[in-house]
Amino acid sequence: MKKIATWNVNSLRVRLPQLLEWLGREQPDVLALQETKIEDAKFPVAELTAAGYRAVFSGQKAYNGVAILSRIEADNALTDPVGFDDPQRRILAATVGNLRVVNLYVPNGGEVGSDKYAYKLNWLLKIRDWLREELERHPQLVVLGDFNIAPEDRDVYDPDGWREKILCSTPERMAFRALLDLGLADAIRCFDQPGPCYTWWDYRMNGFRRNLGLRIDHILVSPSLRATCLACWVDVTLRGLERPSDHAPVVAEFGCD
DNA sequence: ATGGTGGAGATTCCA
Repeated sequence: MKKIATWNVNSLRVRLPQLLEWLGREQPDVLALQETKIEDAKFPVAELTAAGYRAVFSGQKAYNGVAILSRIEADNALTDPVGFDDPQRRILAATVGNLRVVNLYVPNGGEVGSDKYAYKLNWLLKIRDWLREELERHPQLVVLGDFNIAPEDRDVYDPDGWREKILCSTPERMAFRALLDLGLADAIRCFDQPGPCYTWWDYRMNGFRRNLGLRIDHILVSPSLRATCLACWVDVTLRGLERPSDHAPVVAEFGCD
């Protein structure tokens, strides 16, 4: 049995106590983190080592930042695929055992039609081309993280209110679909779910209490990994704590090593 | 069109 998860922590420094508690409780084999907002020199290596986790990370001050935590040591870490000439720390790939892990913090995109929106769509186009190569190199591939895209209307609490808005616009959804078209499966949709599986709720307007959520964090799996996937779910427990991240973790379980 | 909240770090940007 193997457990793999993703969580946008929105500041690793602030969320470290919650993270350590969750690691002890859930004991994932691999956890991808986004929006760590911490420089590499300040990454809390000692605290995570004490909790039984190795880490590879690519961070910067104040914004962005990604990390992969794992029980066994990761290798072949990569942060800047060919064609990405970008100071924003949003990409981290690493090999954990027989598994290739690609952790993504997809740009938010600001508003539809803005410069940030164009950056997001161009970024997703380049990611697709790179993932096609990663998939050829690594049959056992998981691509997970904060995609900042709600793939379908059922992933949005108010689909008509969000129609063609950021996170939901047709070009963004097409870009997400293009990733699935590489042969990747949206793990949570491989299983029956009791509800809508939101992963993000705005801090404002009591969004979580009213369940005004969107499903924008995802775990995508290659065909051979899909064959061993047993379950996938959202863990909403952390979102209800004091001083929460605005995102909840997504977790997937796999049958064989 | 705006504001509502939160994090970081500097008196504002980003989500």
